[in-house]
Amino acid sequence: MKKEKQYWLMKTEPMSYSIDDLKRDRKTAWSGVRNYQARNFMRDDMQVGDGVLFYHSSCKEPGVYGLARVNSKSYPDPTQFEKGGMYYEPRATKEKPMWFLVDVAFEKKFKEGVSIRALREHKDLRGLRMLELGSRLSITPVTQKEFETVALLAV
DNA sequence: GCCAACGTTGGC
DNA sequence: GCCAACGTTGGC
Repeated sequence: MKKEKQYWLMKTEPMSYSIDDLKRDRKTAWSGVRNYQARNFMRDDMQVGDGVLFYHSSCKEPGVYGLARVNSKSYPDPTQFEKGGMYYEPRATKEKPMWFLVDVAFEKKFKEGVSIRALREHKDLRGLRMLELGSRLSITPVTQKEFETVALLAV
């Protein structure tokens, strides 16, 4: 049974991977997530075709800078097996991987992003989980309404 | 299974 | 660069 299309907000630091990088690559494996909640969203809940708000954090003007979509089912994050790599996970084995990811495909880059300030100011976006104080989760679910509201705010 | 210590995140 | 909030670790 296929679930309905779902929507997500995915954070990234543009210094390491930006919407421009995704536009150039067309799609990318969302590797390096090392948080259980975020992993569970990718492993258990994401489906091909889900909508993604692409968010830039830790930068001059944090905000949503484009749209993407989930482009694969989840599969083990290969970086967990890279000895000496930044994301190496000694507890993981090929038989029992710890970390999972999905592929994310480029959809659209906004000319101007929707800043975190604008997100906070919009009354229909008060429920956004990433706006909660101290929210550090790099992947959060958003409602269809929230997704569309952000898309409409964007230029 | 508690909880203090630690490292990280991320807006400002 | 600051610092509050958070998740994870590890000793007990």
